[in-house]
Amino acid sequence: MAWNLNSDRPIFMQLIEIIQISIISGKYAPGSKLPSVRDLASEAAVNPNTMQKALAELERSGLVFSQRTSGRFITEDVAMIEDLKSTLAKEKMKQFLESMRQLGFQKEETLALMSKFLKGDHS
Amino acid sequence: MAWNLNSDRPIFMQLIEIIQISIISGKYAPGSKLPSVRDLASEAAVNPNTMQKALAELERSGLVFSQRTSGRFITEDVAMIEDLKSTLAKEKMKQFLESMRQLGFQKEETLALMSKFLKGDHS
DNA sequence: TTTATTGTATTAGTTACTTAATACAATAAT
DNA sequence: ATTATTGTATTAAGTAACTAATACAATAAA
Repeated sequence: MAWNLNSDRPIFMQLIEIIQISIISGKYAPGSKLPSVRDLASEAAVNPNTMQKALAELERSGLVFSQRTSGRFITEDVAMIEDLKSTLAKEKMKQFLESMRQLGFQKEETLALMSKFLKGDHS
Repeated sequence: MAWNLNSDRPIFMQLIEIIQISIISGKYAPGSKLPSVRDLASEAAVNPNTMQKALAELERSGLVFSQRTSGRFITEDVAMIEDLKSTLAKEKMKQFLESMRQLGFQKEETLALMSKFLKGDHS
């Protein structure tokens, strides 16, 4: 896992997103056990309280659940995970298009620019 | 101006971006005078110190400059403004593609998804 | 010349985030 | 039965961002 944290946004929010990505990508499979709060905190080089805060939010959203002493597990609801992937993708696209619009690029213009960019135009 | 501020990121950073956008979009023309720190702060409903902090950073980057008592002005260097537009656009594209890659979408897949999304697929 | 406006600086207080240290109850592992 | 590990909670301290209030020098405007 790449725990690339920066100080631009609250760490716990960044942790939430990184773990979500890890679940979506399958690094953490549905139904599998997560490392303990302490281990995850150690991995990410953050305080256990901060990691706990992130996990609590993931739990609130239903993506993970905890069992008192055996540990914390990823949901087995693969549809929920697929939904999350789809939702996040749409959010990203919407935000991106809005950003580009603010910069003065219409939708089709943005699409063309993207296509050009992908063809290796990093001028 | 839409001073839509949230608590996800430091306010002064959001102010910087909003003002950059306003310059790029032409709302603040090259060479023109900005409202005073106090007026801008009032508009945005933030503390003058916070607005000052944002403006100081814009000044450091050369996008605006201040004249002791007559006020603060947008650079007349239109090339710098165009460069900023181009730079920001590329940054946005890069970040967006990276986000989509993390979600599991390859570049071409993302492009196709975007195209579909633009055609009105908000399912 | 006087006044008002400008950018700028300073000091203090509040809040949210983070870290640190510690503790406890539940239970899996031994 | 004992021990270790789990999630969880609490208290305290430090830091950065933000607000608030105020002040000052420079100068445009009157």
